[in-house]
Amino acid sequence: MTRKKIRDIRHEEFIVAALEATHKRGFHAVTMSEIAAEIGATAASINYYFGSKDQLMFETMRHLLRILGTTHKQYLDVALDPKDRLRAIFDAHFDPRFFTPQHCSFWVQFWSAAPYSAHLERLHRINQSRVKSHFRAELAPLVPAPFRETMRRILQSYLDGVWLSVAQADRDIDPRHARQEARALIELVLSAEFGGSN
Amino acid sequence: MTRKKIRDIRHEEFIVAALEATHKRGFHAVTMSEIAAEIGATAASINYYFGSKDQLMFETMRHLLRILGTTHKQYLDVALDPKDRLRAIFDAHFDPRFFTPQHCSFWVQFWSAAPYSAHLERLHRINQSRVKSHFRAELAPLVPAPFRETMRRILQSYLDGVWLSVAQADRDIDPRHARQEARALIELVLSAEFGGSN
DNA sequence: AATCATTTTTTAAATGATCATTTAATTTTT
DNA sequence: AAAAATTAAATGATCATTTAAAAAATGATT
Repeated sequence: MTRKKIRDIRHEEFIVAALEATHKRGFHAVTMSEIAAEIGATAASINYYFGSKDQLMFETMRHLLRILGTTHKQYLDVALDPKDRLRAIFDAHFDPRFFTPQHCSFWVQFWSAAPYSAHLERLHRINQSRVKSHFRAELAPLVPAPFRETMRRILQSYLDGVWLSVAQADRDIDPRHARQEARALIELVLSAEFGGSN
Repeated sequence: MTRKKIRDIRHEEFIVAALEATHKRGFHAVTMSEIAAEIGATAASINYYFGSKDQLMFETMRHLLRILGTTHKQYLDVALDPKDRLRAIFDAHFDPRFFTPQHCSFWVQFWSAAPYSAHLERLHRINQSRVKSHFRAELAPLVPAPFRETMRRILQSYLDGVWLSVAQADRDIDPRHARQEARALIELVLSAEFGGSN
């Protein structure tokens, strides 16, 4: 009985189109017509559904954040201990459904444009603090307070850096490998001499 | 006897102007007029000296890379052992002369635009492989071969990630702190259980 | 020092291209 | 027939770049 409304169908189609076209042509260079052409539509219809180009880009990022959020939740649900939950953050970011060239391109370009738009910046701030507090929560039982923030920033910067490098190199992406390396880093961080019981 | 030619003076002035204006307005949003206005000049003169906006941006990035290169060399010259030389890479990137909000903004936005321009991409490739081979060389005596590439990628992604996060947060930059954290990460990487003599 | 021709630097205005967005009409769906 | 979806064409704004002219610097010659 999921009789989808045209409106919802188009919404999704245009968001996928925006991701694809942005990946091909770049966040600022891409035109409404190019995006619309991805699905054989016309620029005007984007405005009919989204109101403006900016709004479409905004919704597209929200779409990515939604995917990330639900994926993260899935991994959290099966995590058994704090270390597992720490891994879950990386596993979500590097999930094959999420960690694609299109998404990485969009992600990096969107965030690098964020400081110049109040709307985008707000979205960024919200996401950053969400991720930040997750990291803090998972690190709390694993790393003594004096080191915790440093370890968090190392992990979080690393995470951002991986996206950046993937967005650049157009080599194929290997989510499994990305996870492996993330795990290696987690081990390093947790094996530091302040060492807990892990 | 450094009687500078007008041409060289303007070249430098416009590059500084480009950094400043880009930081304020964003890589793509910034206009020739805005850049020129930074030094009380006019858009047409940018073309007189640089030929085009793209060329100015290109030269600006080359300028940054030159600074980075010479700074790195300075640190290398006083480094005593491999670990010191590894630190030198981070010290150069986080040198107060280099690690500024303006530079970080430009750096991140420029690289995120690179995949969409043959010229920029070439510059990016050259820089990436330069940094990559430095990391490899310094890690060689410190980390056994099977782990080396993973450790390098961790360090390099971290480095990129720091830039990205600085470009976003408009909080003040603290080069000293950035170095400290980089050192913490280096210690972690080198203290892994495959452990050398450090 | 002064003049004037030459070259270099700078600019204001014109050009032309590109787009997002709007509008008004058409097609499709209900 | 009414509403929703789509489009082609018009609009209007923004810019990079070009052009042609003006202004400043240079320098050779008195």
